[in-house]
Amino acid sequence: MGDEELCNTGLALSIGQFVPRRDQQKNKHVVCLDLTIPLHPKQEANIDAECRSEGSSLKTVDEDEAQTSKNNKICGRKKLRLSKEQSTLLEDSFKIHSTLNTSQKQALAERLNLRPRQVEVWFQNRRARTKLKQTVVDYEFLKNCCESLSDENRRLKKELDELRSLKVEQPPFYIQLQKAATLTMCPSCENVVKAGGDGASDAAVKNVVQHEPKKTPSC
DNA sequence: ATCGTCAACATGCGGT
DNA sequence: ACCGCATGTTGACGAT
Repeated sequence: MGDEELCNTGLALSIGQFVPRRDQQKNKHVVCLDLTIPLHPKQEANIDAECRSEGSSLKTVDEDEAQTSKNNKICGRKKLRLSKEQSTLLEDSFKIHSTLNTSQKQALAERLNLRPRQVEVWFQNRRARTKLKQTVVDYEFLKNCCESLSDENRRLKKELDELRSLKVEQPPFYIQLQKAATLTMCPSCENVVKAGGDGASDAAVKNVVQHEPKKTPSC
């Protein structure tokens, strides 16, 4: 049984103390008990090592913090604040590698006087914080993109409406040319007559003299 | 009293 | 089966 498991059982505990564990089903803390359980020598060795490393991790904090942490340990949940030196070293390591392999984790834990599990947890939480910050940054970026695209969309719609209103007032020049090409001159009356075309063309040439077909050969 | 931060933990998932 | 990681939650703690 590793010290991780020892921690997670809620019974392994420091000698003579009970570390409350969250109730597996209900996410509640079980009652704080003061038990003294005879432990296997190996377990005691593990716990001794753990207590030593935790005790030494408090060396750089002030007396109040040390006392508080001690009280927490006795009462149950161990809540330690990392010292400034520990945080700095962890941050520096994180800048180099955002993840650690087992040996790196072990080495860093030894340098920091922390348990490898604590280093592992710190890196997991640090990655989560990094991702959260990045998500916020991404969100702001995408929001700005969305806003500028909406502005552009509004501008283009407005421009399109303006162009449509202009088209109604006066057809484009190329369309007028196209209509002109469909007109011919009647040789008999010398009026411009329509030589064919579609309905749209009819509307376009309505200002042109409508030629009543006469019974002349040319028309 | 309330809120934000963060260490510690639980859980689920994918890779091996 | 085991491990590492992502993600969500809890609870201690400090700041206001």
